[in-house]
Amino acid sequence: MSPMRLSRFFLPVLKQTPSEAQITSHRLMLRAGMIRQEAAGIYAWLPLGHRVLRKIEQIVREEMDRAGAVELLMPTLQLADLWRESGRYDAYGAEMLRITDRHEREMLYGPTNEEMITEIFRASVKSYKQLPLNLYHIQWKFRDEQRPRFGVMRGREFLMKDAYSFDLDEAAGRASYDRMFVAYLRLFARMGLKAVPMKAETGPIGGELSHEFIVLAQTGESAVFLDKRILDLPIPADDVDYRGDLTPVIDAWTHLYAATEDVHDATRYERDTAEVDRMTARGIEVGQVFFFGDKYSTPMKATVSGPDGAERPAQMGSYGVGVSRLVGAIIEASHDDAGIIWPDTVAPYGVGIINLRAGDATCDAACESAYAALTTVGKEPLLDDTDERPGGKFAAMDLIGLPWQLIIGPRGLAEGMVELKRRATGDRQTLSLDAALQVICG
RNA sequence: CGGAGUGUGGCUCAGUCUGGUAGAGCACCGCGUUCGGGACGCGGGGGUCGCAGGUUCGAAUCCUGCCACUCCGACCA
Repeated sequence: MSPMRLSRFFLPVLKQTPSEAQITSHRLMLRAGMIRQEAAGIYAWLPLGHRVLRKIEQIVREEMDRAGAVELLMPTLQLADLWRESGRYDAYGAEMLRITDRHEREMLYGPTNEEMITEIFRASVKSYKQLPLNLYHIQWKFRDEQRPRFGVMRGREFLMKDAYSFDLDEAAGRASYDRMFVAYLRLFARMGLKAVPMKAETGPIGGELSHEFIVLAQTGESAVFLDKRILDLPIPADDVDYRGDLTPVIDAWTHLYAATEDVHDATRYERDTAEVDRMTARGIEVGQVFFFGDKYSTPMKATVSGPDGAERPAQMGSYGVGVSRLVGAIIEASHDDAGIIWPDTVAPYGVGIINLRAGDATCDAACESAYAALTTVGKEPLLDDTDERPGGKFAAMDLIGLPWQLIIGPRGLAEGMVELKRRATGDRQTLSLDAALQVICG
């Protein structure tokens, strides 16, 4: 993505916290000019927030592709008749936003896409030779929550990555589930999060096998109980063999106790987990994986021929990641009193260059030189070239949380020096511009 | 869906009880002094007080209805 000069950007930061914001991430997203609420649970993503959303989306995309999933894009609006095939049109209830078009056709704004992907699958896939198949998209969803809250963490409109796997039999379906499980471990870790898979109830999606991926944070919606050794397990490397047997990885991550309060079994917990390893915390759900077999393929007649020529319903799973919720979850997990602290991988810009005296020829020249150099190496600098006062620039830069701050002013330049600050630690060093660029580039 | 609140300029809020020319701080515009962690002075612009109806000589303020948003709880891939 491109670099930016703040004088040309749109970054409406707020000094005061809007009164509707209760939790940290919501407050910081509003103050940092990332979002603006347009209705209850519905937000406009302003440029800074939009960039973070795109960064997260890209990490999700890369890990899904690596795990063998194939991207497509389904519409937000769906026909009611499709949902009548699975029986969920009546079952889903008031959370579904129902719409009637000018021809009086009943439609809905999709809360999820099992029906539609099953329809797409059955139209084209007839043979086991085309399996396994995993199709995913990253698309806006709408669920008419009774009580939206916590900003983008529980909005009504939200961006979700949803993947759907199709296999010939249950064993192959479990292998598809395992691939997504491993992909999820990797993608959350790449965003700087410790996401713990926990055994979960399946809810309206159905099926009997499901895990939620939970980020530990004080403001989490649900209480969780876990064996804290799970937090130290190694994340599968980027050369993980998705065509091989992943069950050892899954076993390592699922044999230690971890459960949300809804499914918590105190007896088992106390039996299986030594007292020193027990940990109670709160968590934010950022993803969930399901294997539900033929729950949709049978009623919707999505069948494939096996090697024996007999038709059988596809074995399916679905896999969701709350992309927009992750923006809030990452902030909940990474901030301080001054503002957001973005992990490098999802930061909207890599380096904030602060020109302490915009208009001063020497400062301007040094900043432009740094801006050009950082742009060339792909560090995506944001140059504060406005004529605000230094204090305001420092505060705003801390608030928006870019990983590095390159501070360039007349006092330092007189000695041939600039200041480099690491946002996460607050560490500062005074050094030459060239040396600073070296440090930033690692 | 039960309960409790709040709607006054972009933001935070006062004014409503007790009706009488719509306010403050921040932000914004101009000028000047400033300038390394949210400066100061002077001047200026911006609000059908959520909407509709009613009472009244007169309504941000009283009455009725509606709408929106927030919080607590229940619910929640």
